[in-house]
Amino acid sequence: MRDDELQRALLDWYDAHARDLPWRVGPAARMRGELPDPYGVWLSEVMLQQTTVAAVKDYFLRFTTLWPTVGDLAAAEDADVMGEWAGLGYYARARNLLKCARVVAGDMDGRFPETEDGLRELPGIGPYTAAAIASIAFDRPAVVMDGNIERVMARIFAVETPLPAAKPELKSHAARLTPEDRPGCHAQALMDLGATICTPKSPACGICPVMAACAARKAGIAAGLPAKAPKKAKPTRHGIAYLVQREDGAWLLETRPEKGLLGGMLGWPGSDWVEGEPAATPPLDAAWHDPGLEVRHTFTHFHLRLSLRVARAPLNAVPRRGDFHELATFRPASLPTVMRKAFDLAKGAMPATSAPH
DNA sequence: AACCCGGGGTG
DNA sequence: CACCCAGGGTT
Repeated sequence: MRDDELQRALLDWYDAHARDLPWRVGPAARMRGELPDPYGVWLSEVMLQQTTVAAVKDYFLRFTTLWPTVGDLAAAEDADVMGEWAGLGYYARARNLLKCARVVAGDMDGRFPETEDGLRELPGIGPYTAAAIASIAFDRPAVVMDGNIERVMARIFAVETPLPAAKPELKSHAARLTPEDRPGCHAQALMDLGATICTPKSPACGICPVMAACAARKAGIAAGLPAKAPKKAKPTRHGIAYLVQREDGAWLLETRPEKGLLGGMLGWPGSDWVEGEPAATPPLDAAWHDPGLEVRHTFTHFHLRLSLRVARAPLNAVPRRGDFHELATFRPASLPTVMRKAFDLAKGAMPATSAPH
């Protein structure tokens, strides 16, 4: 199959099977050549970094309801945006999202740059996202490369070099296939194909629109591509978290430092997370109980076992760290997942009343 | 180039 | 439970 036949088969499949997603224009509008709102394309592409469509949908709808334009988002409170992002992960994305919104709204009259180079200057927009926005929102023939497209290229052209060494070769194949006409639909077709048919583990080659073009399928090696360099093991770290509730129901929380793990998010005061024995340093003086509960959570590069301590505190308690958050305004959903797990475990194990110490 | 960043899905 | 997936920023 020639490159142009492959492009045609891919686009025909996309026109017939494109998923109806909140950030896309409908089928009729797409066939008229209408382009989607750049704000929605940008927001969805940032949310989709390292994250599946299923996980992103509700967050996207919530964000666009609260903040319909980039100007609305730029004017939002930091804490509100961080709270709405809670649970989606990679929180640097949310901090960069706000920075980017404020540059676009403040310096660019609310309009995103239309070129890959211009987009690439903005916070949180790297090579993939710049190419995706230029292609999808502005109809530019940028070469879009994400993990899905790398996998599809590795298979169609049976590239057996392991990643990441294979990246230049995979990009040259993708560049050759990128059309001048409807480049955004071409890129989305490749990503949809990778997400739904040309999947990592067991690709559905039997229903693939480009099976006739796929060298890996012919050779029977599709499921094993792309080859990858071996990864290293994750260590286990230990920590202690302190959950204390005041007589009026308020919980003691602290905002974590901007940089580093869970940066800028709310969390329970506690020890550092270390591979040895964590240092116990309660955030206030109280009768602390050890309910024997442990949160297990895995981050990108380590496993965490977080041991819980619980206490009640009087109304006049003065914490050494953190601030009490009134029960009326405290939303567990605004916590990152590991902190929400700790809350769910601890709230069933709180001591009955505050006790003298 | 190597390392730092979550959370969801699969087997 | 172990393992897999996968962009941007920083150093």
